[in-house]
Amino acid sequence: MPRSGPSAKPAARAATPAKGKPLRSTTKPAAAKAAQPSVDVIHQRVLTAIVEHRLPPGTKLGEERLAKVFGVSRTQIRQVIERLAHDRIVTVQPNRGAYVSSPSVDEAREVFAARRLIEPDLIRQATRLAQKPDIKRLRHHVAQESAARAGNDKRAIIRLSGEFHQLIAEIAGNRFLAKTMRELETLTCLVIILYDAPNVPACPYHEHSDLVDAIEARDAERAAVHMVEHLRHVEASLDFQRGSDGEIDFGAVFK
Amino acid sequence: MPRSGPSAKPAARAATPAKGKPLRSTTKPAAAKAAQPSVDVIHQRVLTAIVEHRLPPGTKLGEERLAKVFGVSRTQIRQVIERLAHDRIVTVQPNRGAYVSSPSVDEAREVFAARRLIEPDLIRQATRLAQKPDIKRLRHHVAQESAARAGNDKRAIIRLSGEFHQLIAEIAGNRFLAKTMRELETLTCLVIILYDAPNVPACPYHEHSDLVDAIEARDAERAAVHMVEHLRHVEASLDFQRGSDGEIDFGAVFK
DNA sequence: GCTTAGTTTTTTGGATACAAGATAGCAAGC
DNA sequence: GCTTGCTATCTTGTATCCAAAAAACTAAGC
Repeated sequence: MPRSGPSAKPAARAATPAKGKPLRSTTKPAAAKAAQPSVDVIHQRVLTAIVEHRLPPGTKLGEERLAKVFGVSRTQIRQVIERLAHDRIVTVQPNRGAYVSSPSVDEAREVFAARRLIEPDLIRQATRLAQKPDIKRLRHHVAQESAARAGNDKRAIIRLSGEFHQLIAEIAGNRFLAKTMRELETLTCLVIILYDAPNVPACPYHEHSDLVDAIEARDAERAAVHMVEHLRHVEASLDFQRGSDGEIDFGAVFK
Repeated sequence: MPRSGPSAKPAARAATPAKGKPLRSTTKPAAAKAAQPSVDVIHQRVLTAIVEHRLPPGTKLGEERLAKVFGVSRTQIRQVIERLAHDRIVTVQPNRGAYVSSPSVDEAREVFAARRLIEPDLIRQATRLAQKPDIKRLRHHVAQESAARAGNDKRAIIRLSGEFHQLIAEIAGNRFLAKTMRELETLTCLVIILYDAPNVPACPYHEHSDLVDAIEARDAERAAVHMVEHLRHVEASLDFQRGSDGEIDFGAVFK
């Protein structure tokens, strides 16, 4: 993002408020035309739906269909799909449409490799920079996670687990890496639904809580080590065996 | 920009030849309809133009204007701009248009911080995975850089310097990180033109050559250390003093 | 003479209409 | 009866059109 004098902020600001929860309009589909949600809002809502596994990998995202749901024209839907495709969250097949991506085993491993590389550094940085209010936010977030777990709200658990890592990325203060982490988080969610050995919670145990402890204790190294372990736990809980999950990859077969 | 198997390469390849100067169509506006370049091609060509500093930061990218130059309709140009904006290479001001981004000093530092984090790991990985033909490609690339330097072709020097780092990212074999590196490279080019203390070559000396030596010697640690040094050299050659470069940042002034 | 208000022009943002491609359904043949 | 080829329908991709916002210009006022 640019500086261009005072204009840099407005651009960033315009995007940020869009993250407001998409809950309301879901209740009243008839009131769809009421809001006229912006592209940012639609993007965020589709993203949340993917993260929460309401739109599992392979789901076709028909343009007309989405346009009707959100009460907008195809033009904006196409922008949303374009963005998602750019982040590899959606795969566009020319003239055939957009589908929620199904990352291959290789890609899944690459995603985790990238996270193992980036996140320890982020949490070190976050440990250095975290202010009181930041730690408060983290604690609050962990509490929300506990609540979701208590209520067995699987969707909330998954979403909050991801948001926790994004929170750390934000505290670390590197906007570029924070954006990268957002992408990685979403992809991780796709990987989890594809390869998760069932009954394994998304981010296991109270590891998040441990991470916050380390941050509060200003022990950057401990935080980093915990983070790596945490990521390994998550990856270890996956079952990469059932690679193509019933579907045969003809491309690989005849290569 | 999905994965869909081997299509990643073709996109990059198809784009590369397009780097031929945009001269023709300018000379013969009538011949504009000849090519009908795809969105990918246009995207790549604009990107190359930005990297080569033919479109410096702050340049307005008017839709109609670009559409005429490439002989296409605004629709496709808007897609291109949307992509560039997503990578922070271009900044769109609502209702005002798209401008080549001018990364702030903070953002510039963030970009380098991200590179220092990612690239040592990439080159370690590349050192492990590099095959004979890969090393050959690297050598060939370094030779091209030398040639460009000999011919004092500044634009080629800058572009090739960036491509060298992308080449390493590709050899390392992590598609996600390779994409991330592409973004970082382009942003680095913007940073360099904004803050470069004049007369400092883009990627200095024969450091690239040293990096290839380390890879060939299978000395991952040496390669990583060299890489960090290399990045520090580049960053050190910049002058972050002249922050807003004549333009006054009103936002900062009245904060 | 400089600032300010109003008007015109240009440019972006979004919807619609149209064309090309792909899928699905149907019929004919092996 | 299953496969294969053709036709109809639906979806995506692209261009054009219209509206709204910003910029530029002009004219009036202090």
